[in-house]
Formats: sequence, structure tokens, C-alpha cells
Amino acid sequence: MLEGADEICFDTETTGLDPLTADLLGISFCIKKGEAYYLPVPEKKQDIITLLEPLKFLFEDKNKCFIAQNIKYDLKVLHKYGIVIKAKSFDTMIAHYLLEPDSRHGMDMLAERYLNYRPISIETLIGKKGKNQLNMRDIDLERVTEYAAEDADITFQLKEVFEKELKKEEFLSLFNEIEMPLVEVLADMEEEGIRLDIETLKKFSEEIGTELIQLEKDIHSFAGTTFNIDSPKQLGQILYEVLAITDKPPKTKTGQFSTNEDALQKLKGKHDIIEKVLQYRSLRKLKSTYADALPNEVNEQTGRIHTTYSQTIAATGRLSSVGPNLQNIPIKTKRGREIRKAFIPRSEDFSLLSADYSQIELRIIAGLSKDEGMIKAFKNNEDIHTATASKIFEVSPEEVDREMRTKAKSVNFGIIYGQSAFGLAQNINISRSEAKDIIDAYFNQYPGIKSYMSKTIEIAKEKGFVETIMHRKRYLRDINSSNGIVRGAAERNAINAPIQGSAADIIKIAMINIYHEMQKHSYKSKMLLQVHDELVFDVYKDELEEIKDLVKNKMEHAVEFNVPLIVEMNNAGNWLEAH
DNA sequence: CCCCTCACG
DNA sequence: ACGTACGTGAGGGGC
Repeated sequence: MLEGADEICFDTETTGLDPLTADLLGISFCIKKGEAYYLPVPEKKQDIITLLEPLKFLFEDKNKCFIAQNIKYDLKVLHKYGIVIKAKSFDTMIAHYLLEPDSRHGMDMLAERYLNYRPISIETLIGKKGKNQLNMRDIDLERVTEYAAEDADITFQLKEVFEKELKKEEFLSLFNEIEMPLVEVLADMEEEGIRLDIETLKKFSEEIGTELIQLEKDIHSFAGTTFNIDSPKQLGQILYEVLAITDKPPKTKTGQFSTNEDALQKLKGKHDIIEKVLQYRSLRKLKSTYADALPNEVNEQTGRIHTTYSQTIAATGRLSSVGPNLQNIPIKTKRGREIRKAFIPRSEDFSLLSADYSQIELRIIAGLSKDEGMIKAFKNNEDIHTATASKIFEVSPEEVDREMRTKAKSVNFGIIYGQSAFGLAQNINISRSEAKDIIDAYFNQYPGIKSYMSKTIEIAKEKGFVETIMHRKRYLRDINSSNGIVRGAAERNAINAPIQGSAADIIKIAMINIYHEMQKHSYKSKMLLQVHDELVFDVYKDELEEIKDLVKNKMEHAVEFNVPLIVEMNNAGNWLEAH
């Protein structure tokens, strides 16, 4: 029956949420509204493979299209049983993400909203989250069938709605040429995983642990009492009530005492306890979030860490990473960098290669705005922050000192965020009037940027959305709000979204092209990680030169652009040295 | 389950 | 006079 269908909706039922460890229980199919079937599979892996054998050619048929909600999950499950999907695919979750990037995209919500139908919830079937939650394996076949078949049917109906909408909003190219091809790339990266040197982290954790104990003693003795330093509430009471180190304690937006880094930095001179708390905080973070947590994420079978990328969370088009998040591994501080050292190649024969775009977001705003001065700086391969400092402080590039460059760097970043004088002043701790002078000088020197920004906001007000170079849209419902604060936030989004989003478009295209080229040559080297403007590869040493050429080339020429895109790369025995 | 804090781009 | 930088995920506290 499935042979005759061009478009097949399906959904896999498994024993868990992690496709690497979950077992397949069955697959539901739907090729016609209101009619769906569930195929339960045997228990033993080999028996499943035998049973699915006749289905393989369907999944490999390039003339078919397979439709699912969050298809990357199903792809990874089926891959464990030898099935590789070569057919086209349509993910209803990703489709909705393009249509409404700021919303959530869960199937129950989509069914209610677009089909006016409330599906059987997973909770009805296996119970609420917690240790009493049942396993899908323990549920009667009849009930699983009903649940699974319903999901396939809903997915089929959602596809009909979203396909029309994608066409109407001119999303077909972004969807079919970028987002859907990327699914397979991400699935492969996730399956591959990255090796972690647990011993290094263990040693580091113990070392920090000793220091933390000493810092804790010091802090308690300054306070004259023991308390939980990890509790912002208790720490606030100690600092602002017991020690009363300032007469105007900083507050959070909910009225609590504020003890964050920013607040503490400003109180540094007031009491010796502050310095200790700051040290304690940063080491505590490294220990609990990274040194202690990462080893628990290593998969027992593969010995590697397998993150999951989400293509439907960040409203700008960026990816996000969970379980664990490998997009926020420390790099800025000396101690933090020790964590990066623990990310290593799979074996002696491999080397980690890191390739990152240099200043991609500033290059994008230069290109989009066509500002001649900024484009020229990039074409001459100048240090953009020094060039900016030279312009706004009216000195020669040689005369730019560190302070001037730091300030220029902050303005450059502020521009990307749609900055205000207030925001800039707060960020680099200067007066508001000095911030205003700097911004005025900036817009004088880069007039194209200024007019681009006003034009972008104008377009947003008119159309209700802004878009990236690949026509990814972000809708800004508050752009015409009468509330100045709300409108201001929407205006900053109008500036930021096309920049951050176009950078996301570019690296996604590069990833797809690199992946296909690597497949074509059947390299042993593998793409492992994406960190917004950086790609990390596990490179087989014999292939190093070829892969470097390939990666640099595909990244720098992912799109045609009026500003050169430059990629810097390095390889080494760990992620820190490679970066 | 929300809040605060802090790690990254 | 107001209150702001853009986008994320995770750990710990506390209700």
C-alpha cells in the first residue's frame, strides 16, 4: 500500500526520549487523512532489522517524501536499525518554526490550533513525569496503536496546512534547500559525538574543590557566620544587611537584593569579601556545570558526548544545543579554558579542527548597509575594532590604544544589538553623555550604518516583519506599539534579527555543502560541532590538508556577498589549542 | 516551577 | 521620568 504513495507520514514509538539508547517499538503510517496504521516490531534488534528490510527501499526512494513531526528523532532511531532515509523529507515542526519563529511548535499545540483537535496526550498513556511514569513498552498494543496512528494522521493534516502557508510566505527555498537538508547533517553530528577526557576533568574538579573550601572559609569568616554562598538570598542578606557594605543595595527587577557579577564589581572596593565571592562564584560554576556534569553525559556505548541540536528554538534562525549544551563551553577565562582541553579527538590518528568566521556579524551589517567605510576596512582586511577606534576618536590606527579599541569594540557590538546610549554607557561603565558622543561619532563615520538602521525599522513598521538574506522572517508584532519600552525592544529586534539570522543562514549552508562534499569523498573525518560562527571537526590526520581546504572554501563561499567572508582555522590535540 | 546567576556566540 | 543592549541552556535555591 505504501509503495503507491508519494508522500508518507510516519511516527516512531520507542522506549525513551534519547534515540541513541531508546528501543524501537513500532512505526505508524498515514497516507490519507483520517486513516492510519501502526506496525509493531519484535523485541530483538536483529528481528526488527529483518522485519523492516522490505521497508528500506521505500525510505531510500528519492521520489518519495517522508513527513514527520521532529523528523530528526525518527531518523536517528531508524538509523540504528540500518535504515537511511534518502527520500525527501518534510518536518511539520520546522515548517511551523519558519511560519512563526517566536512560538512553540509542539504537536499537541499545533493540532489544537490548526486542526481544532485535542490529541491523546503522552501523559494519558504513560502517566506524569517522574519515577512512576510507565514505559511505552508496558502499554497495551491497542492503546499504543490508537495513540501512534493518531499522531501520524495529525502530522499528515498539519503538513497540508503548512505546505500551503510556506508557499504563500515564499519559504519553500529556505525550507527545502536549507532547513530540511540540514536535518540529516545535524543527525549525523549528534550520532558521531565528541570524545571527552574524563581524567583531566576529574583532576581539575578536585583542584577547584580544594580552592572552593578555602574560599568558603574566608567568606564565612568575613561574614562572621556560616551561610549558603550559593543562595543569592542569603548572600544578599550578608552583604547588604549584616555587613551593610553599601547604603543603597542594588536590587533585581523583582525587588530582591542583586548579587550578580555586575553589581559585585561595582562594590569591589567596599569590602574584601567581594573579591572572594567573585572568585567563589566563577569556580563554583566551572565545577558544577562543567567539570562535574560533563562526565555524566558521556554515552556508555560510544564513550562520547552526544548533544542534541534544536532547529526550532532560537527565533533568529540560530541552532541551540541541549543535553549537554556544547555551545557554551568556557573559553574567556584562564581557569575556564581548562574545560575545553578535555574535548579531544577520537583517537591518536585524529586531530580536532576548529574553523570560525571572523567578525561575521559585522561583515553582514557592513554588507547589508553597503556602508563604504566599513566595507573598505573589511576589504583591506583591517582589524575592524582598531579601524573603528581610529575613526571615532580621530587618530591614526597606530595611535589607537587598548582603551580606545575596547570602547570601539563595544560600540561595534552595540550596533548589532540596536544599542542605545544608555546600554552602551552601562556596558562599559562610562557616562551617558560620553556614550552619546561616541555613538554620534560612530554614525558620522559610518553614515551607511545609520541610514540602514532607520530604513530597517521603517520597513519593519510598514510590513510587520524583517528578513534575512535567505528570506527567513521575524515578525515584530510590537513594532508599532504605543508603549515606548515595548516598541524599543521590537526595534532592537528589527536591527538584530537580520544580522544574527543571516549569519545563521550562511553557516547552515556551509554545513550542508561541507557535509555533502565529505560524503562524496567518503572521508573518515567528521563534522562534530557548531557554535554559531564556528564548526569543529574530527579530522583523520592523513586527510588534514584536504579537509582544511574544503572547509575553508565552503565556509567562505557559502553565499555570494559584497563583503569578503574570512575563516580562520587551527587543528590540535584538544578543542582549546585548536580554537 | 520560577528566580537568579552565569557560561557561550 | 521611564528602563534597555541580541540570542541561548544549566545549576542551584526556595517556595
